Amino acid sequence: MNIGKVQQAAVLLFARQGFAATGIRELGASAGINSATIYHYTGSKEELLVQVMRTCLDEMIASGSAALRLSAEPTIQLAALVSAHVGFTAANPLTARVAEYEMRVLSPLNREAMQKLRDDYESLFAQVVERGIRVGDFSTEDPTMARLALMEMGTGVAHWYRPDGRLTLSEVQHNFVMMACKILSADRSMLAGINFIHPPVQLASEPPGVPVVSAH
Amino acid sequence: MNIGKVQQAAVLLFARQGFAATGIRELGASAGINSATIYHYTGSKEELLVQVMRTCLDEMIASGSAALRLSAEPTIQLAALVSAHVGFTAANPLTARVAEYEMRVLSPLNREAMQKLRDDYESLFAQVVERGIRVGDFSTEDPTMARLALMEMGTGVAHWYRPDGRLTLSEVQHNFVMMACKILSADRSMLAGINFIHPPVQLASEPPGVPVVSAH
Amino acid sequence: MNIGKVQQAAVLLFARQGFAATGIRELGASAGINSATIYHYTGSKEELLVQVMRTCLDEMIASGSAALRLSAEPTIQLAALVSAHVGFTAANPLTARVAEYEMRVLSPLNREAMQKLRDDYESLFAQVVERGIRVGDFSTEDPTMARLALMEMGTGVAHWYRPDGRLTLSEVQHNFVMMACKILSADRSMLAGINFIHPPVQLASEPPGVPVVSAH
Amino acid sequence: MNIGKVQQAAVLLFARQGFAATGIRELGASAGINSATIYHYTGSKEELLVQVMRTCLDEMIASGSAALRLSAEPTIQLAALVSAHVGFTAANPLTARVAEYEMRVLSPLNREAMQKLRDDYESLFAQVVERGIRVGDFSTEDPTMARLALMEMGTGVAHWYRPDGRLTLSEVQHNFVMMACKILSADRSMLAGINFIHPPVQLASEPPGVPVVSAH
DNA sequence: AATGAATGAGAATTCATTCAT
DNA sequence: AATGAATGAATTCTCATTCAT
Repeated sequence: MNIGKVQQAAVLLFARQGFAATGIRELGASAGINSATIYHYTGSKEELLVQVMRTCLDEMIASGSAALRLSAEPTIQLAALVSAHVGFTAANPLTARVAEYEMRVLSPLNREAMQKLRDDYESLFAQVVERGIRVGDFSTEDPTMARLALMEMGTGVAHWYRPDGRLTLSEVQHNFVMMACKILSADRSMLAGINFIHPPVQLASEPPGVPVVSAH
Repeated sequence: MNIGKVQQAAVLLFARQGFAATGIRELGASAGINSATIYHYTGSKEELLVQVMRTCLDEMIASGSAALRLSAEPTIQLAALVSAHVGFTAANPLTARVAEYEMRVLSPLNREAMQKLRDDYESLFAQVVERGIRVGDFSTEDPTMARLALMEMGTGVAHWYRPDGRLTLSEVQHNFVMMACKILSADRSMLAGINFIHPPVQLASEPPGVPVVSAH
Repeated sequence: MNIGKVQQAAVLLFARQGFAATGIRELGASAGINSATIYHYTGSKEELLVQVMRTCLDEMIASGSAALRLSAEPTIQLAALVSAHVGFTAANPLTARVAEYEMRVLSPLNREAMQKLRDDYESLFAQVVERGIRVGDFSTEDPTMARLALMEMGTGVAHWYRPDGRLTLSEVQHNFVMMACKILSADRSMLAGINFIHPPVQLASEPPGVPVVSAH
Repeated sequence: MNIGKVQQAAVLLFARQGFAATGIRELGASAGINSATIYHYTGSKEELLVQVMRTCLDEMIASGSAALRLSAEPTIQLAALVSAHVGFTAANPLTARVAEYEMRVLSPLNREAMQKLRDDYESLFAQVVERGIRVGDFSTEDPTMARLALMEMGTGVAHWYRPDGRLTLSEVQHNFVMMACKILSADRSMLAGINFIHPPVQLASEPPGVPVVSAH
C-alpha cells in the first residue's frame, strides 16, 4: 500500500463530488483500505488535499518555467508555455481540476500558501505576454484580458480532453498554440521548425482511466 | 421576507465555500432568518440550488437565443452571442459560477435536467461556429476546440470582472468579441456600425456588492 | 368545523401510527384544516389526546356501572358487564385502542389521572368476580387471573371486530358472555330470558369507516 | 460492549415510552454508550427494532411449533401451546410487548415481514383449535373467537406477571391452561400425568429486573 | 501497517407551538 | 375562526478523528 493509491482515490472523488462532499470512509473504501489507515499517510483530510495541490502546482510552475527557458523569443516562449499548460492539464485533468476548484475549501493558512503558488504560475503567463508586447511581437487591446483568456482556455482542456479521443495530445497542443498566437496577433511563422512541444509529466495523484464526466 | 434574499445568501455562500460546505444554519444566519424558515421557501438545500441554477440557465438560453435572432450573419451572431455571454457572466458572476461548479453535487435526476439546459446553451455556440465555417466566414483548425475555447474564455470573466474595475463592461464585451473573431479568423470589419452589445439581465439570485475572491 | 372532526382525525392517526409518530400538521391535513387552527380547539397535542381518553374512559365507566345496576345477581351482572365491554370496544375500536395504548405517552400528571379512571373501570370487573365467588356463583382457581383474562379477551375485540363482518355485534357479545361464564364456571341457565345486551354508545371521537389494520 | 446491552436498553425504553417517543441519544445514554456508537451495531433505529422483533417472533414460532410436536392429542397440544405462549410472554414481557405494539411504526416492507411471522405464529393456535373441534375434543360456539380470546388472554400476562409475584410461573401457566380448556370445553382429565410445561427461553433483548408499569 | 470500536460535534430536516393578520 | 410565517428545540444520522490492539 502506498500513498499514491490514496491520492488517486482522493483526486478521483474530490473531482467527482467535491472535497466537502467526500467522506473519509468513502475515500478509504475507494482506496481499498480502512478509513483509519488513511491517517497513517496523512494528518487530515485537508492535509491530503494540500499535498495533492502542492505537488500539482509545483509541477506546473516547474514545467512552465522550463518552457520559458527554452528560448528568449516571446513567441517561442508563448508557444512552449501554452503547450506545457495544455499538456499538463490534459495529462492530469482530475488533479488539475481539484487544484483549481478546491482552493476555496482550504483553511486560511493553507489557502494563502496555495494561492501564492497559483499566482506564481499565472505570473509566468503575464511575463511572457508583457514582454512580447513590449518588444512588439504581440498585439492586443488589453494584455491582462488576453492573458486571462489564454489561461482559462487552456484550463478548459481538463473538461473534455480524452487520451483516446478524436485528437492526439500533440494536435491539441498545436491547436491551442495557434489560437494563442491569433489572440495575441503573434507571427506564427516564427515557430516553424521549432519543437516547442514537450511530453507532460503524469502526477502520482492522477487516477488512471476515464475522467469524471462524459465528453462534449 | 422574500425568497430573493435567501437565494442571494445561498449564491454568495455556495460560491465562496461550495454547496456541500455550506450549512443550512449558516445560510439562514446569512439571510437573517432562522434556518427552519428556509424550509418555508424551499423543500431542501438541493432544491434551493436547483431553483437558482434553473433560473440562471433559463436566462442564459433566453439571452443567447435572442442574440442569435439579431441577424443572419454568422459574424454578427458570434459577436452578439459572445457579448451576451460575457455580459451575463459579468453581471451575475456568482450565480453563473455556482451554476457551473455545483452541477456535480446534484442528485442524478436534477443533474440530468440541469445538464440538459447547459447542453442546450452550449449548442447555441456550436450552431454559430458551425454555420460560420460552412458559409466560409470563419476559419479554424478545429471547430470544436474553438467553440470550447470561446466559451471557457468568456466564463472566466466571472473570476475577475468588477463593475468598478479598470474596464467598463462594454469594453470587456468588446474585447472579448475581438478575441473571438481572432480565434475564428472572422472579418471584424463586418461589425462596424452594428450594435451587438445588449445590457445583461441581473438575476434576483445575484448578491449585490463585491464578489468572492480578490481580483487578479 | 367542529372538534369532533379533529378528534376523529386524531384517533385515526394515533391508532394507526401512534401519538408520538403523528405530527400536528399531518393531523390538520387529515382534518382538512390548517395545523394552527387545531390550537383553537385544544391547548396542545397532549391535551387533545387527554380529552379523547377521558371521554372514552368516562363512557366506559358509565356503561359498566349501568350494567352492574341491572341486577343484583352476579351472573347477570357479569353478563351485562362483559356485554357492555365488548359492545363498547366493538363500537369504538380505535378510540378504545388509543385510550389503552397511548397511556404511556402522557406526562405524569395526566397519566396518573387517566390511570385512575382505568383502574376505576377495572375495579367494576373485580367487584363482580369477587362477589360471584363469595356467594358461590362463580368458581375459579385464581380470581385475579380470571378477571384479567376476561378483560384482556374483551379488549381484543378492537383488533378484529368489523360491523360488516361474519358475526353481528349481538352474536359477538353473546359469545363473549358464554366464554366468560365458562371461565368462571357460572351457571349459564341463569341468563335465560334475560336481556343483558344493550346497544353501545358511539363516541364522537370514533372515526367512521373501516379500522386501522386488516382483519384476522 | 455488545449488542445485547443496546437491545435491552432499546426494549426497555420502547416498552416504556414507545419507539417513536424514544430518541437515539436517550437510547445510547441508557445503554451507557455514545449515540453514534449505536450505529456500529445497527443500521438505524428501525433496524434495531426489527432485529429485536424478528428474534422474538422466531423464538415464539420455534417454541410454539415444539409444543405442537409433543403429542398428537389436540388437548395436550393446546395445553403445551398455551403453556409455551404464557411462559414465553412471562419470561420476556417487555420484548413481547414491543413486538406486539410497535408493529405499526415499521416501514411497509419491514411491517409486512414481521406481520408474516406473527401470522405464522397465530396459525399454530388456529391449527390446534380447528383440529380439536374436528375430532370432537373441543366445543365452542365460534372457533375463531375462541382462538383470538385464547391468544389475547395469554398475551395479557405481559402486563402483570412478576417473577417475584404471588404466583410462580408454573402456577400461572397451569391456570391459563385450565382456562383455555374451559373455553374450549376440553376434557382436562386428559392432561393428568402429562408434563406439558416447559421452561421458557429468555431472550437476550429482555432487560433484567422489574417491568415498565406498576402491577395491578 | 492496519483496523474496529468509539465519540463529540455537527449535518439536514421536522417538531410543536406562537402570533400578527 | 382561521392561517401563513416564523422559530427554538429536538430529531436521526454522519462526520472526521482518535486510540487500543
